[in-house]
Amino acid sequence: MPEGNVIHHQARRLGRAFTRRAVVVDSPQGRFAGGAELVSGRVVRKVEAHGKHLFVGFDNDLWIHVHLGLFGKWQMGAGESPEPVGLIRLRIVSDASYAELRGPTVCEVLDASEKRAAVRRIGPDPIRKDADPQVAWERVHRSSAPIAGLLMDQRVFAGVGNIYRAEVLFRYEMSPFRMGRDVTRADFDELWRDLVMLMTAGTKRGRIDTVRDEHLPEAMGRAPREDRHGGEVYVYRRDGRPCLACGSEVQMADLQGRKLYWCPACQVT
DNA sequence: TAAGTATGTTAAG
DNA sequence: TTAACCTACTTAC
Repeated sequence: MPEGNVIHHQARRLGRAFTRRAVVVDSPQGRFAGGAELVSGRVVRKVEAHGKHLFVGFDNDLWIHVHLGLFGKWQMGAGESPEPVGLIRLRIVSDASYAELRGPTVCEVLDASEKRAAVRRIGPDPIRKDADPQVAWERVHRSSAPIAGLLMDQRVFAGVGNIYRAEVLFRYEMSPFRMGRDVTRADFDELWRDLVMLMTAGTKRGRIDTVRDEHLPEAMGRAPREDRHGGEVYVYRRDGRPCLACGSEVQMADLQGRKLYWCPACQVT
């Protein structure tokens, strides 16, 4: 259930484990589209993350493309690969370590041009140094959709998910319902800059923390928030509880099938 | 034990 | 707008 920061974090771990090593690739579950035998025995050249998509490149110019979706998970370890337990879609094994993939939405083999096409479909990713925020700005600027919806659109802000969209809007005190075309260039630049900062930090830590020092549990004498996503946040899944900045009740609503969280007092316009 | 929930995306209606 | 995908965990009974 990861956002882009987790995918980048995993790409770095997979890269460290497998780059320049020959690996055995198989699919104990047998549902690996294209077939593990196309890349098994090959040397891993590089591992890349683009938004929430992960690509493993091999020395025969083929790529494994993985999207975890809502349920997917990587499990990695050092040493011998254990006997497969449960449904493993994809397994990558070197002489030093192993990685197991369960429950992804996408797991397929692509050739070089298919991989390029897949990357082109993904919008600018605030975590990537080569991202072009101008592309995101033009899409936001022309849109009558609410900014909360645009932040979840992977062709606009790749890698942003439900936590980052709620948190960045809170941090910039922007209403989630403001239309894209009503977002000024200065607003947009501020949002983008904050996403770069938050998501880069989230990549290093492998978790999402968005709360400023003055609102941290230690500073406010409150209990640390132990939620499954692991980090300290302002509004995500805090509906019905007091806003950490103003004390108003955090609200929750359904927007395009996903839950949206915001403070009605801090995020007025 | 069953039902509900989740950091997501796509396709059908 | 809804269902489907598919896994693991939490909550309700």
